[in-house]
Amino acid sequence: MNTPALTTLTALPEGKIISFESIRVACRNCTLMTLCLPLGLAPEDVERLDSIVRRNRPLHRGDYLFQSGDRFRSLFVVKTGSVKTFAQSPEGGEQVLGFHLPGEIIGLDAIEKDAHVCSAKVLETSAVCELPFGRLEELSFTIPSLQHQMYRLLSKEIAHETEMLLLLGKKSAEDRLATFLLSLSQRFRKRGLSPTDFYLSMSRHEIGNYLGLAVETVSRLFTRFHDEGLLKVDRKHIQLTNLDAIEAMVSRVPVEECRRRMS
Amino acid sequence: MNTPALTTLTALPEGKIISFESIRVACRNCTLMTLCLPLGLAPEDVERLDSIVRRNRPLHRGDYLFQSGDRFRSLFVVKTGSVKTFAQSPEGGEQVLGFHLPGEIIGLDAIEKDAHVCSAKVLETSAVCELPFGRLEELSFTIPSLQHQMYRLLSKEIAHETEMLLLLGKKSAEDRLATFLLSLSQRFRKRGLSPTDFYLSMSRHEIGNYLGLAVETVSRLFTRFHDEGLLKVDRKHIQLTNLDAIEAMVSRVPVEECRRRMS
DNA sequence: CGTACTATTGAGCGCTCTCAAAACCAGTGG
DNA sequence: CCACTGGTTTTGAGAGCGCTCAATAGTACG
Repeated sequence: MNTPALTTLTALPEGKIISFESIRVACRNCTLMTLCLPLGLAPEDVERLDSIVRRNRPLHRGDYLFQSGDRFRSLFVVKTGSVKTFAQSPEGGEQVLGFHLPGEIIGLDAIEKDAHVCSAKVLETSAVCELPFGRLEELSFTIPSLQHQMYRLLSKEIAHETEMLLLLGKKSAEDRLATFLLSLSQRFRKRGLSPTDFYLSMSRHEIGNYLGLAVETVSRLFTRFHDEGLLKVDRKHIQLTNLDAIEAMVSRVPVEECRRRMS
Repeated sequence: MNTPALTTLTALPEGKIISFESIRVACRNCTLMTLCLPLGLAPEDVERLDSIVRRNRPLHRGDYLFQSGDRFRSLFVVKTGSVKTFAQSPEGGEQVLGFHLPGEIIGLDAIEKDAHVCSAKVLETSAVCELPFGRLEELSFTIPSLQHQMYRLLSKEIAHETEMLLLLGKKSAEDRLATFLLSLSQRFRKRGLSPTDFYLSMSRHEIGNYLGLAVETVSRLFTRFHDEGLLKVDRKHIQLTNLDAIEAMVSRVPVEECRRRMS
C-alpha cells in the first residue's frame, strides 16, 4: 500500500495552515516505518510502532525541540517544515550540525549520555512527531526487525557524518556549497518534491556556519553560480538550472592526492 | 573484579612479540564489555558475549581488516596496536577517517548497507578481535542491556563524529593538531598508558590527511609546537611537555562568532 | 651503500576570511 | 504614505593562513 503523497513540505511559503489530518497521515510515513515496511515488519507490528508515536501540535520558527543538556527522552521525526541542530559553545558561538527535512530523525546522538548534546530549533512552521525512546527500545526488544532497523538507522547516521567529514576536510568552498545544494535536491526528490526548485528555510549565515564558510563567501558563491548559469537565486528561492553541472562539480575528485601515494 | 592492566599497546616499538595469553586477557576488556559490566550485565551474559568473540592471530603493518565494498560480517575491536580507516575515491585518493586504538570498535558504519563503506588497514603489528555481527545482534535480542549498550555505542560514535565535524569546520590548523594530540593523549590515559609520552603509529601524511591539512603544514606545526615548548618530538616519538597549554589551545573559542548573533 | 620513502624547511601564491559599507527587506509607528 | 529601525544579503578591498612547488635532510631497507 502506498502512502499518500505529502502535500505540504518545506518548499511552501510560510503561513500556510497545515491540517492536522495531513500531519496524521504524514506521521505514518516516517523514516523508521519506511525502513521497516519493506523488510518484513508485520502489519500488527507497524501498528504497535505507530501507537507509540506522539503527534505534537505544529511548531513555529524559533521553537526548540530540545536544548543541549536536556534529559534525553525522545527521538523526533520531522514531518513537515525543517529543523536545524547546533552545538553551542559557552560564549554563545554556534556550530550548525545539520538541517533536517521531513522524514529525518533527530536526537540519535543523545542516546549515549542520556542527555542531548546539541540543540534543535525549528526554522519554519513545522510538524514534528515524537518517539519516546524508552518505549521504542522496549518495542525493539520485542520485534527483531525493528531492532535491526534501529541499528541500520544509527549506522546510516554514522556513514552520513563520515561524508560530511570528508566534505569539510577536503573540499573547496565551491564544492561545499555545491554538495549542500545537491544534498537538498536529492532529499527533496526523495520526498516527492521538486529537486530543482525549492525554498531555503535557513539563512546564508546558517549555511555558512554549517559548511565552515563565512557568510560573505556563501553569498559570493551564490552570485558566481548564478553568473555561471548553474542556478537562479532570488532571496531564499533557488532553482537549479543545471543539475548535471552541479553533480559533476561534486563528484569531481580534487586534483591533489592523485599522484601521491600513501604508505 | 579488575581486569589486569594491559602490558602491550601502541606505545611500544614494533617487533615486540605479543603473547597469545595477553591477547586473550585483553579481549575480555573490550569496549563492549567495559560498557556492559558496570551496567548490570549478568556474569553468565558476559560469558555468552565473550563466547562469540573470535580471536584472530596478530596482524601486521599493511594488512587489511576489510576493504570498502566487502560484505559486512563482523565488527572489529582493536586489542593492541592501531588501525586506520579510510575511504577511497576511484582515482586512488584517500581520506583517512580515523585512527583506532586498543579498545575501540571498527565497522559500525557498515551495518546499514550490509557492506563496508570504508577500508581498514593495520598501522603496526596489532591484535584484533572479531565480533560476528549477526551473532551479536541475536545476542542483543536476548539481553536487553546489551541491546541498550549497542544503541549507546552507535550513538557515541555519532556524537564523536559530530565533534570532528566541528573541528574540521571551524578550527585552525594549529587547533586541529592540538585537538588530535589531546585526543590521543586522553585515549592513551584511558587505557592506562602515559598520556604524555607515546609513539605515533601513523605518518605525517596520514595525520595531515585525517585533519584536512597538507603534510608540510603538519610538519611545520610540530616544529612550532616544539619551539614553543609544548612538546618534544623525535620522529614518531612524542612527549607532551605542556599538556595544560594544549588543553587551553583546544578549549579556547575562536574569536569570531562572539559578537555576531544568529537569528 | 645506494634506493626509496618520509620528514623538514623555504619561497611564493591563492583561496577564503576579515573588515567595511552599501543595498535590500520587513515591520512599526508617526 | 513615509521615515525609521533592525535585520539579512550583497559587494568591495585587503590581509593572512595554509597550500603548492621545490629542494634538502634524514631514515629504513635490501
